[in-house]
Amino acid sequence: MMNTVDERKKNTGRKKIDIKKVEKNSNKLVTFSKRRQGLFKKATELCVLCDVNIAMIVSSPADKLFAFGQPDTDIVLKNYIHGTTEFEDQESERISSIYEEYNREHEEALKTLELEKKKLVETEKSARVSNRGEWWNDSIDDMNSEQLQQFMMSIYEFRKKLAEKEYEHPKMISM
Amino acid sequence: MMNTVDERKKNTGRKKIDIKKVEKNSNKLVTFSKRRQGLFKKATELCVLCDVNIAMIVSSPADKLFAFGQPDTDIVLKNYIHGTTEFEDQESERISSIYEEYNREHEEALKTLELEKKKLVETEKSARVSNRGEWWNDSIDDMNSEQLQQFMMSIYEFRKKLAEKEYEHPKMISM
DNA sequence: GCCGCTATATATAAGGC
DNA sequence: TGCCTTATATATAGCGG
Repeated sequence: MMNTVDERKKNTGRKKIDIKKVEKNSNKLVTFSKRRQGLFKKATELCVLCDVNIAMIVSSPADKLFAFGQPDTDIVLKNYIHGTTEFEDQESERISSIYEEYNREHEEALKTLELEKKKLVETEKSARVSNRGEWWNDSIDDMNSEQLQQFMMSIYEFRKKLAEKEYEHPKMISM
Repeated sequence: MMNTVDERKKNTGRKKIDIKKVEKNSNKLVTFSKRRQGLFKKATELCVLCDVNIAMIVSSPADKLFAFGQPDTDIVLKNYIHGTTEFEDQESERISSIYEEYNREHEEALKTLELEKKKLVETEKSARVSNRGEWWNDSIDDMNSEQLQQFMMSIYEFRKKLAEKEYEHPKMISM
């Protein structure tokens, strides 16, 4: 009997897998669930340990979206856009002026968008949860058009950085 | 002598740490570097294993931005915005119409932005690397205003989802 | 889908170059 | 930062509820 138990145990435990698409759908869902949790946990740890901000969007196998974020992301991005970071002050200033011009020209349309958001908020207010400053947990009406623009411009800005030779990127993609 | 070596070895190896802000700056930088790489690797593995898309922005202790993304993020988000996903067709349609209205009204200003991007590209062309479709690796001129809008609207959209009660969020933040 | 279990693969802290 | 090493903490595959 001890023998039977031991033999069963020998077949359990973590096994090595290749990093390639999991074909069996049920396994894929389980793996996704476990690893997404692990990824979010790692992100949280990095945020806490190093006092940094992270924003992340993950699409699921079922095309749902999962999101992760740490507080103050907006502020960091805003500072970045407005050139208060250490590098490329000239370029940042330029971006800043583009941003402001963009801001003027879009003001009216953004008001329309703002109105639409308010409408959505009205119909969703009852389903919301309270929050303490995590932007990913904010309700829609707390995200004004300025913030939207900041984020949009930050995407533009960080992609510009990526396009330069000093960018960091995941080399392990070929592993 | 063997003794000395053994004693030195006893003091090496991984040690348990609490998940709280690393105060010593030099350590923080090393930890950030290692863990950011680990996080990107995990993200890559999740993308490959489960055939999903991930977009991520990480601010560094020095306020630099690191980004990670998998191919097709734009497409997934676009599909999502245009209501081709399984849930909330009605709402997605509504978003879609907002998006299109927004698109019309902003067209001209976006052209200006596009021009500015082109200028930037001209000055940066020599510093770029080749790419094969990873949006985080694209050069600026490959990201047109439509894509910018898609991303911007996707931010809006996924935040709307997050504001609803069914959203998923990192519970481990309290760990 | 989540929880628990085990055995093992991986990530990584510390320290040095 | 990047790249070693070692020893150990953690993440997680496969299986059963």
